[in-house]
Amino acid sequence: MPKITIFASMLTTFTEENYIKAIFKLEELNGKEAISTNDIAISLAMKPASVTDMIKRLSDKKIITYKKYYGVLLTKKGKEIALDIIRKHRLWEVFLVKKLNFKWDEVHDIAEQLEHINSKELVNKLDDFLGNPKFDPHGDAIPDKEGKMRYQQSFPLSTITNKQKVIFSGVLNHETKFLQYLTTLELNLGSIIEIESFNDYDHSYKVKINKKNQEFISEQVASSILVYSANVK
Amino acid sequence: MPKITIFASMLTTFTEENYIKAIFKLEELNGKEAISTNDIAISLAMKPASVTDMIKRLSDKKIITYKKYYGVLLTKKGKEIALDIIRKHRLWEVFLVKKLNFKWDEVHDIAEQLEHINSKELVNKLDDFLGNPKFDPHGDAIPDKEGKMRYQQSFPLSTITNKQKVIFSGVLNHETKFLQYLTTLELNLGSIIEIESFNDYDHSYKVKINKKNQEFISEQVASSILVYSANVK
DNA sequence: GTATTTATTTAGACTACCCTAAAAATTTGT
DNA sequence: ACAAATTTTTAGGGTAGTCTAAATAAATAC
Repeated sequence: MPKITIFASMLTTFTEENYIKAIFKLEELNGKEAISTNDIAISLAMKPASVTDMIKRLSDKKIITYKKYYGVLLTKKGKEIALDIIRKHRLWEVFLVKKLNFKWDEVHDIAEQLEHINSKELVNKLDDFLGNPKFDPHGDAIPDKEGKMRYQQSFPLSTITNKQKVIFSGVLNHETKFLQYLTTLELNLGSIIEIESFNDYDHSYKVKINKKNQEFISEQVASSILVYSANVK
Repeated sequence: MPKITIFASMLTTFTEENYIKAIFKLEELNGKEAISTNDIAISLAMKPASVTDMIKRLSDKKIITYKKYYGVLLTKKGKEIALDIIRKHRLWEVFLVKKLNFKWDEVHDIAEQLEHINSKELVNKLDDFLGNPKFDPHGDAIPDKEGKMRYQQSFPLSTITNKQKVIFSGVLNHETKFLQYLTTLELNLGSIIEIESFNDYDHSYKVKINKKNQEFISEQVASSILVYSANVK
């Protein structure tokens, strides 16, 4: 009797989902170009040979398009899966911070597990329970049921060099250490950053945060902080 | 360079946890006797040969004691793991029903996934968030951090044959169909069941539920309904 | 108490996922 | 444009977890 593999082939495993997410994030960074085997290997801390293996499986499942020695891109189906995982990840982060009182630097690893829980109703009910939030605790947009995200016209603080007032709206680095450092600066999503001076030599900033404390921000930190102009809204 | 396997051997995989849970539940039913390979195979819908395989791994990890051609029993460590999984399962069920408005017959499969999420912090914060509940939506006791459960002196409705007032406190059958049937009877945890008459021929009951609706309960159903006396408290 | 039936284990094989080493293709340097 | 360096793929192998078929142990029947 032949085994039925139709259903199994439609589901994505834990591991496959991690690949899909990694490819999605690399596509977001790289613009439109195909993603290389090596980049995927680096971002998942895996060997290129293993990546080639998985790439073939994902390609068979029509989740990515794959051209040998060139690279991969997510198909429509692949992007849908990626956005669904990201939606779950970010909703769970909101839950952990808003309802369970986790700090914003503690939630990533737990959300990494929760994002693989499979239940459409669960996600949608969680979304409603949280009041359909549009951004997660790190300022990243949360895709809705249809995978649509509200993009903020944010940019790294490091792209500004003139005196102005901006709002802190997200981070480009999710490492615990970095997030904890921001916490010591009393920098929270929505915090006001007033640029008082820009140092042309080392590209550092002197700023006032929340109209209270004066702080020093290095170029390294400024490049991982997303802001939008306080005037445009 | 030799691989370090100490850490890996201490963690339990998703699959191992399902075996541990199955063995725990069989031990609860069977009293003190060892659990047979076949019973495990049946309860997990797996082949006995596969069970033997896994049994050896769990035995190597000191999670169970295993005697060939005899059977297995959980060690202290194994029981701790089992109670931790059950704690997580039942807490998540409370969350799904109380916070996300799932019905009590919809939560089992989702909790089956959530129970494998690994984070002591998460479970304990969830426990606090829910107000440290002692029973899940099906009336099953929730183990605390130390694995202690508050056992109710409940018994199946089918063990009573005389007129008396009892409180509905749990079920022995978790099938969706069965739970939905109870819902149509307006039977919820804590509901009052007044036994008005017992039919000696087919062992069925005529009862009044919540002082309102008169219903008929078959022996089959009565044997899966747990109650305790309304007088003792 | 031996024969038959049933339960359990062993043996061998398959898939998913990972690895290393070597081969092949592509890109880079001059 | 061609040699060198880099990237990618292929080949072959390992572990976890599953299976079927055959062998062995235990339980049951008579």
